[in-house]
Amino acid sequence: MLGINQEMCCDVIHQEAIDECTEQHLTESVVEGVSETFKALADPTRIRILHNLSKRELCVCDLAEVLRMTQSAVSHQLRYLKALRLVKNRREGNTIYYRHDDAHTMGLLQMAIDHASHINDDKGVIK
Amino acid sequence: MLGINQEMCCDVIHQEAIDECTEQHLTESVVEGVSETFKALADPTRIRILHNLSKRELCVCDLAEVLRMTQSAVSHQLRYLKALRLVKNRREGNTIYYRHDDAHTMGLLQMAIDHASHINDDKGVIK
DNA sequence: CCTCTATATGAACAATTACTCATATACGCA
DNA sequence: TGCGTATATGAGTAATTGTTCATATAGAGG
Repeated sequence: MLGINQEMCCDVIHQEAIDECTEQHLTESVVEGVSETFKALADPTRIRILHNLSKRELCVCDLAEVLRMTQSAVSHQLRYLKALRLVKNRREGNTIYYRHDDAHTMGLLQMAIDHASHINDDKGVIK
Repeated sequence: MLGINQEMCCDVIHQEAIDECTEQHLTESVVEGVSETFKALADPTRIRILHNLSKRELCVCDLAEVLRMTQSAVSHQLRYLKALRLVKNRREGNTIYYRHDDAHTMGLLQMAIDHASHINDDKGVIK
């Protein structure tokens, strides 16, 4: 990501601005954390999974039916979301129910949905 | 993304939940819009570019220096961000200054940064 | 024990992506 | 006009990713 011995692309014109930026540099761990969160929310399938889990818990089969996707594809994405602790699950016999598990991330998602729905001048819901 | 003739992966157990989900289905355009926004915020380089543009405008050269990346890499990402209208620019002679251009998206980014900084128990700033 | 069902998972593949390198563009100035 | 500098861009490439397909796991119930 970062070049070690990067030379300047041109004369640096605004040393003051650069110094100010350097003071406010984000740590690598913060940038990585933010990136990880947004990456999770960047995929249409995961957006729809999380949106459907925002109100109620659902089993894998329900999700596959609602999303009209294969059980395998849904299961892979649920594993991804679970590894990030964005969802959790519980077992009841053979059935495994998933629910959301990160209020902050769900808040980010809802804000983006509300905004995009407003832009599209509807409520983001098929009527 | 969606299979056309998807068959059920198993017996659907919770028809009521599925019906409720179907009512609240997000439109394709909303899901795509949300995905596009989060995709823009999912990359470490773009996160750092937008964060640096959150307080002040910077020219391409300044950004390359602050990020310690090549001018070309920065320019490519700026083009990406500009296409999404997340940044805009102005020319002053040979120098081109970029600034942010989407308050809503910057708000999402700042929330995620604040959250990640809190988790890391610092202020997200190298001290 | 065996079978059925719901879910998980590994491998493979196609699509996307972030960068590098080389080069083009566009403006300022002589 | 011609050169120098800041930025943009096209092609190529390595890495990542979302899905499919085949198969494994694990609990329920005989």
